[in-house]
Parts: sequence; C-alpha cells; structure tokens
Amino acid sequence: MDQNVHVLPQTFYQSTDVVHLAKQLLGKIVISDIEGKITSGIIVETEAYRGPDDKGCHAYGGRYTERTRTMYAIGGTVYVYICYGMHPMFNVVTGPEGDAHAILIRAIEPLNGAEIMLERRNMSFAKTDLTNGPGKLAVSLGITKEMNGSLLYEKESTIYIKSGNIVVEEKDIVSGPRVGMSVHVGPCAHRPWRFYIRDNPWVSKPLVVNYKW
DNA sequence: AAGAGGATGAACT
DNA sequence: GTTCATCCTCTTG
Repeated sequence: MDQNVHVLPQTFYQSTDVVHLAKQLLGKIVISDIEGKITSGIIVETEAYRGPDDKGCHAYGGRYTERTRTMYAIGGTVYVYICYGMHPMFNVVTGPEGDAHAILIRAIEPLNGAEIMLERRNMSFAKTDLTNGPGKLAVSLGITKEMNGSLLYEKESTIYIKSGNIVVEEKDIVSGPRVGMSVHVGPCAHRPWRFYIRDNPWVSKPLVVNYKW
C-alpha cells in the first residue's frame, strides 16, 4: 500500500474549526467494509454544521435530545440520522467531546466496489446519481442508522476515512450556502459552509447563485 | 397524544 | 418544472 495513504487518526477530527475541517475532508477517501464487502469513494462535497451558534445545526442553542446526543461525542464519531423518514445522512462529528459540530458528507466519487454500490442502490449501471447526494452515497456505502455513534478511527471500524494522494487546493474549493436551509434560519442560511471540488461531476448540484437585490 | 416539518430522492409532466 | 413517498423527531398541549 502507498505510504502516503493511511487511516485518519483521531487527532485529525479534534479541531474546533468545523468549517476548516469540512474543507480538509475534500479529497479524502471514505471506505466501508461491511461483511467483506468493500466500497469506497472520494469525498467531493461537504457541509459544516456548528453547534451551538448555528441555527442550521441540529444542536443549535445547545439542544440536547436523543437524536442530537451523538453530535456531542468526540471528534471522529459517526453521526447518522434519517431525513424525511427514509434517507440516511452520513455525518462526521468533529471537535472535543461536548462540542456539537458535525460535517455532512454530501457527495462522493466512487472508487472501489462500484458493483456493490449499484446493487445497494438498485441500479444497473454507474452514472453520477449513484452517489451525488447525501442519501445516495450513504446507501451506496451501506451506511445505516445502526452505525450512528460508531468511531471512524478504530482498526475494526466498518467505516473509516483515509487520506490519499489527492491534494485539493484552496482555489479548487467552491463554497456556497448550504442546501435545504429554510428562510426561518435567517442569517445562518447565508453562511457559505457548503464546500465542493470545482468542476467535479459527482457533486450533488451546482451552486445556485443568490442575487441579493 | 397529536401534528408539523425536515441537512432528500424518485418519478412524474 | 411538480408532486409525493414515508417516518422519525421534536414541539405543543
């Protein structure tokens, strides 16, 4: 194996700057190893959610419920919740225990195990909508809500993230408002905390340009 | 106990 | 462009 490729250690996730980490995750490789079925992909799109001052965050204002409990776990914990009653969302918790920050993985570019991904998605041939959305990539990687609370950095983890040889330069990172922020969120909705790799065809949807006037 | 709405996706026209 | 499938979580009463 390439010496430059290794599983991200627990320390990687401990920064309190979740916005910075959301950019750092671009180009990293997420791998699932479920009952011998190995699938992987390059992270090409992320969104940062920063409790408690971010109204877009489930843990806004320090909200602590059965669901948000996972967000307060130590950085490197997997946060999976179900959206719209059916779509699993794969998030990476960051920061020290007690800080409710997380990064939503919104799109990946498939690397290995494409046949397995296709099977999980009930598709017959690969095209970008295999993994160009948070629910889609979670299903293709076999991520379920049962993985909520598991750790990314342990050797036996069924899901983990590696650094590869892909270098994403700042100039190749596009940022914009996060997807799905309701108008009620107010100023937080405009925080440009969605990041993706410029011109990458596997990104969920192109940035919608907002004209202020 | 009930109801609203959501960090979506698929299937339509 | 639109609709709706489908259900969990949170809020309210």
